[in-house]
Amino acid sequence: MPIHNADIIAIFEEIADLLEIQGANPFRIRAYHNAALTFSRLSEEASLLVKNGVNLTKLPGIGEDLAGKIREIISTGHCALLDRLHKEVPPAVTELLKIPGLGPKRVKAVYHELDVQTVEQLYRAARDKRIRTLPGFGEKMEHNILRAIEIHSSQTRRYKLVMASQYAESLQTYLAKIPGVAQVTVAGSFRRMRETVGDLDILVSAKPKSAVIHQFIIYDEVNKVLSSGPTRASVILKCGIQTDLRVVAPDEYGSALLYFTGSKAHNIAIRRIAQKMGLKINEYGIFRGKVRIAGITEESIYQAIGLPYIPPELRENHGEIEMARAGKLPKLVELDDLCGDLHAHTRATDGHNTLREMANAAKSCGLKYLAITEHSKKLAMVHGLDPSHLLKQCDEIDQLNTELQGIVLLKGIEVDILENGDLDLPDAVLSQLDIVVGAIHSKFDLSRSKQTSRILHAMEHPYFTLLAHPTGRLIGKREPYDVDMLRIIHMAREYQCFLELNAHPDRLDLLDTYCQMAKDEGVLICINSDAHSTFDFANLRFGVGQARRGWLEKQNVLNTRSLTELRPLIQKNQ
DNA sequence: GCCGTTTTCGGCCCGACTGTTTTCAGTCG
Repeated sequence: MPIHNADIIAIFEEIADLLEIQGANPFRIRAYHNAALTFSRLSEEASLLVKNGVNLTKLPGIGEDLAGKIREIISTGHCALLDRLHKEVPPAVTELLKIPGLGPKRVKAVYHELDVQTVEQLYRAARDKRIRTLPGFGEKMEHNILRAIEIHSSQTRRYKLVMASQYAESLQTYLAKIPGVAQVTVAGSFRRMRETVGDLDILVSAKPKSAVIHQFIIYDEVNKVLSSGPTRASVILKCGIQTDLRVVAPDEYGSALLYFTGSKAHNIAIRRIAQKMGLKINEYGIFRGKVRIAGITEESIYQAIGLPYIPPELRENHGEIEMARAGKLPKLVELDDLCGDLHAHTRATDGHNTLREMANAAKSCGLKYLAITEHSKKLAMVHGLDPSHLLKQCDEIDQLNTELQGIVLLKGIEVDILENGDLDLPDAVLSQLDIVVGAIHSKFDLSRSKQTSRILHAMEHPYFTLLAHPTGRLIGKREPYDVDMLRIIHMAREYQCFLELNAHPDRLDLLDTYCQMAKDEGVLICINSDAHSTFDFANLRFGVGQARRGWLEKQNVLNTRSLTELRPLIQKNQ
């Protein structure tokens, strides 16, 4: 069986969990987590690297020992260390680590003293008042464990960015109105524009002794207060999302914002740099001995360790620090850079608005052009257009363009890519359009090789311009289909076509890592709304966030071009 | 288990909150 990077990641994560329960050296545990992280970001398959004789110790966080284990896993499918750990600790016990409040020490205690191996057994032990008998545990903790299990089993989900933003922004407005509050920022993975967020991290600067913590825990949307101290509080909102608030003095805001934005890996990396310079970074500032040398702004902290400001979307310790040091940070694309949108629907298929309404909505978002790209006939469920209906819409667009001012509609189609890779409309029709967007809407479960060939065959088509939602994933609902995205990116360059970054909050497809690969290959990405109503253009900001996480600059994004610059790029074989 | 402009050994980010115990360990972010 071929070993994929995901298999190696799973083995290393499990080893880390099991070692943690055994009370192993925390730095040894971190080494396994770091190695897993390295592989989660690696564009090449480790098995291929080994086959090609690449020295794995060149990878970050991989030394002689782990390189050996990787070779062992690739050649045998097993890791002797993990097999041994399984004999010592039942694998199911690692599940207990996912209960908030239970770390390795307490898991070890309930496992050894009470023979608790599963969440169900833990729940029973707590309910039967056996947990409180353990040394270091008490009645309160037993109660907290019961509550944590109930919350854990009812909601372990992550929230899509668009949902989180609705709760975050109204809470932000509420906090900003509290007397004494100077600044409020929603930090954490929300500020880094992760596609989903697990909780909300909110930072406030306020005068000493302001009532902000009290006002926070009595906020109307709060369901339960988890903890509350003078500078920090945690609550669960009624919608289920955990929200943490941290209050700092105004002159500590920058250092606190840096700390609270993360990622954890980025924070550790910059703190290590500071440490090597004889400095110390914490959420209150950057210090030489006891002397505070900066901290009012994030910029001042970066500057103190010799780095330029690093935008939150890049803070994943994914090479941004090295690039910052070399003065090679990208100037990330911004929402205002977008000149148009090349993927939208109207009432003619499954959209909600007319051509004119969509054009005006796009214009009011500052766009100069909008491609109307209805579904094609194969998608009968949404009344996909056949040639005659499509050509009729083209006439309507031509007519409307003579009336519209400040925006131009482009004639397009979101043509279905059939199972064999053919397009769902004849060339004679496609040739009359400004842009042909292709997409997969069926047969998601083809094998990797068939799915890849299907897409490549479509892209090879002379009129094909843009591959929409390239992996087909729906966040939290549908896994991406199995394709060789590296090959697709490579061939996109060959066939001179483009890949979409679909800004719909359910999709955000391409993934950030693929954006980076496309950028490296010189393939332009198009950030599209896939709007089905006039409201959907607002989603472009999430697409831009994802693009920024993928290190994209203005020049890497197709629809930052003016219409004059765009036309020759999207018109094929004419 | 990794790593090196102080290093091949001895470090490895740092602080808040809780619950338990009574000065601190465990957990979390």
